[in-house]
Amino acid sequence: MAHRKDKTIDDFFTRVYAVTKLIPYGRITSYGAIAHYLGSGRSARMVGWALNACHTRYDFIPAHRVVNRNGLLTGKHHFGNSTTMEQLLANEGIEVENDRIVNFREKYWDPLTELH
DNA sequence: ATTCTGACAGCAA
DNA sequence: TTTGCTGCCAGAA
Repeated sequence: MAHRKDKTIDDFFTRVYAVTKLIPYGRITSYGAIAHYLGSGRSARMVGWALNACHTRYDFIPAHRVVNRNGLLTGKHHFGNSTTMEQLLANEGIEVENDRIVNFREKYWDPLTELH
């Protein structure tokens, strides 16, 4: 927030964080789903970019609940230890096997359908 | 101003 | 089924 150069970017980042914080405990969603919900369906990579900077925020952002569309933990290297993301998910009862969410379909939470 | 690079996704082969 | 290429759009250099 402090010194963001471009306001539009700040808005986009803020929206990504807002949606991410709405992901229920024990559920996960995908980068694309968030981008789609924000009306920018082809900007999934921007969602990842936003989450990459989420650690600069003071509030808690459950970025570990966001994986790619196949349920793969593609962002695990952006958490302190490369096993941290899996740990955080395990704490919520989400099983991970070979970097992939087990029972991805059942745990999946789509902001488009879950929210209005 | 220009080029490179992503925590992605969709589609062609 | 898997791999590879392309579109995406900002930040960083």
